[in-house]
Amino acid sequence: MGFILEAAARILREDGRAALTTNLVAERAGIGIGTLYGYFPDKEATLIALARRMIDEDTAALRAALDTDDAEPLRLLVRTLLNRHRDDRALRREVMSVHLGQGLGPEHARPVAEISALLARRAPGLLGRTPPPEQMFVLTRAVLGIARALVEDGDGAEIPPDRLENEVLRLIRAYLGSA
Amino acid sequence: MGFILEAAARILREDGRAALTTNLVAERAGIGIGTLYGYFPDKEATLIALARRMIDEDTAALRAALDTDDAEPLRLLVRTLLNRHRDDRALRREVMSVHLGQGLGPEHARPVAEISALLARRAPGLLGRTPPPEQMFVLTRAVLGIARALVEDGDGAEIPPDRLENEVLRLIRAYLGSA
Amino acid sequence: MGFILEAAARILREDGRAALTTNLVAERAGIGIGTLYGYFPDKEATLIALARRMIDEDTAALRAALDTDDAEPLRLLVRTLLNRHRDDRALRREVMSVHLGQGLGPEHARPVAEISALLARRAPGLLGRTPPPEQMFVLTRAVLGIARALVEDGDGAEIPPDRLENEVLRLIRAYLGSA
Amino acid sequence: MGFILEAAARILREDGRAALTTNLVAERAGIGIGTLYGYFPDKEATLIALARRMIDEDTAALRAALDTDDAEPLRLLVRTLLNRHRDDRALRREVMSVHLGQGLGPEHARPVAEISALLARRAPGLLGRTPPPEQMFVLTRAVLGIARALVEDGDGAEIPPDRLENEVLRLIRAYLGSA
DNA sequence: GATGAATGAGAATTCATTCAT
DNA sequence: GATGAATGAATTCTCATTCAT
Repeated sequence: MGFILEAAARILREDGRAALTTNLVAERAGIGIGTLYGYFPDKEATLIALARRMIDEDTAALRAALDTDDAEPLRLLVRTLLNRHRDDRALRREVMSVHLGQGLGPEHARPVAEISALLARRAPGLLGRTPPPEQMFVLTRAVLGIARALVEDGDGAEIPPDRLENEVLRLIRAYLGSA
Repeated sequence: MGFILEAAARILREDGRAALTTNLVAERAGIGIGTLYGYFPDKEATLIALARRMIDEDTAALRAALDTDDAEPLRLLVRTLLNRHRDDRALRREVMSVHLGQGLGPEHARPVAEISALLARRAPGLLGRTPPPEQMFVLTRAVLGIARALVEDGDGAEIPPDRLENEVLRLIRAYLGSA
Repeated sequence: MGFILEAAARILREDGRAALTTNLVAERAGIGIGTLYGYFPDKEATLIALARRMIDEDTAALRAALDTDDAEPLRLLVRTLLNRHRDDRALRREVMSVHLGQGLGPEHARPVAEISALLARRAPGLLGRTPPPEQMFVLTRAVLGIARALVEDGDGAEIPPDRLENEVLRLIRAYLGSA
Repeated sequence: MGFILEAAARILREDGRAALTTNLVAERAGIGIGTLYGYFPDKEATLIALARRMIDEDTAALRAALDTDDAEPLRLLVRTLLNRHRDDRALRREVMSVHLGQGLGPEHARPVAEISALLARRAPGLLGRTPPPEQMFVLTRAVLGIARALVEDGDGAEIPPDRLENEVLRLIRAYLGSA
């Protein structure tokens, strides 16, 4: 199944959403169109699976960063998140668009929310106790908003990565320290 | 032309993206399909116009808020932004999806960025001098990220509006005060 | 009315049949589309008028050639016919196609048939008495077939004009002399 | 694929060009519209294929005539050509019109040119040596012009077939003998 | 399980024509 | 008489999906 999503991702990346037809996905995946339907019940399911895979990869990357024994785990998380949003932007944009259209937007915040919760539990000192839900919401969505802005090709691309990283960290820390 | 976008918006809102066909837009707008094509060269153009209109309305609403002589202009802006993202979510979601897919994402940050710049100039004390570009970027995208999360139907809906408003304000002030 | 046909001809010549819409004809003719319908009842009528105009011009050109006091009237006629089919080929091709499709093909032979008859009457010696109808038919259509081949972009373009002219004359004379 | 062209031909013949829609072709061919597009990339391609088929049939018929061991091969060729242009005139007219409009006119002369060349090689005595290119051009286009006139519904229909045949033969022989 | 030819509902778009101004 | 915005019937073509092999 992975190779099918790979094929879909490649099409999205290289040819854009309009080119993403089930027939082309099958062809690029090297299987028959009928076979594709053995893996996914319909086109939408394929798209959703693709989006979920990207989200899962985000989660895995963040978790891996968290598991690294870094002196500044929060910084590493932020760096990881920003970097992932700098890579493969065309694909991420399309996937986000599709996902949004499908009403699955909330899932997109999952990796960040999940990892934040994990971080809060694992290193309570870092975030200063476990912040209440509304603070977690504000924090995760704020950071995610910044990461997304990198995807959407805005002015963010001009800001040097480490500078942006520093600012994001400052944002997080200032907010947490302002209780 | 406005009535055409109105019709398109209504369809998006009530019937979803799949129902948005040029024929239905024309019908709901009370005009012939040929007439529709007299106003917009193709379907995509209609969608883009719709998205731009929403952005323009955001800008106008924020500007109006800014022009109100409020004791706490920043708070009013935040409230306005959050409220707009709580209203008409289905439509906003579709429009955002379309816009993203069309690669016009950056435009979405425009209202907030523009108004922030305006605010910085008009009430320098509020933001503490005019923050440098990367701080403006971080701030606007962070706030926008929070607002968008409300659209995407997340957990944010459960947070009482004024509570969220307070948190967002705290985020902004903490960040600006942490230089 | 002439300026309308002029506009239609220009479109056919420069942009091809697919571009020939009534709206474009009106625009290029510098009149409103409604006005166009004051001159011609429908598109077909415009096309037919255009074809007839070309045929009439052919007739006029041939008649003018016949009226010239040339030592070899037959040669002059042939030359005129061939030359006209070498000019403005794109337009002539489209007009012939349209005309054929409209079932008005026979009209195309009119100029040649008419002038041939005229020639037979005016200079009986040249054609050797007035040939019977079937010979007139064979002769006119044969010559017309050669002229048309020049329009259709065939190998005929490579044959030097005066050489072709000589051959056509030889064809006519040989046929007429072989009774 | 043949059955699709058959269907298209039938429509052209019976209902005229205006009725030739892709949907009707599919329906008359007894296949789905999608299937039609599996055979031909678009409508134009179908039309071109149809025209080519008619030309190929002409070629085959002429070749068959040439292969018959007739005492007068030239006469048989002429007769075959003329007869083919007397049959199925409505269809031939439409096909010629389409073909002309598509700029593929030259192909129409192919059967006659090809067979003439063959004849010249096979029976040199008949045409008196192989005539030079410009004579071949004149001869083939002249004969073709006469044949086409039969399609275009002219006065030619009134001439008794064998009489016309004789005249055409006389034209050919006179021309070839006049060197 | 894999295949891919066949399907056809449905979508976007065009353009000849009308008619109120 | 001129105009051109409005019309909508009609057409081409796409593509997700099926199912017989």
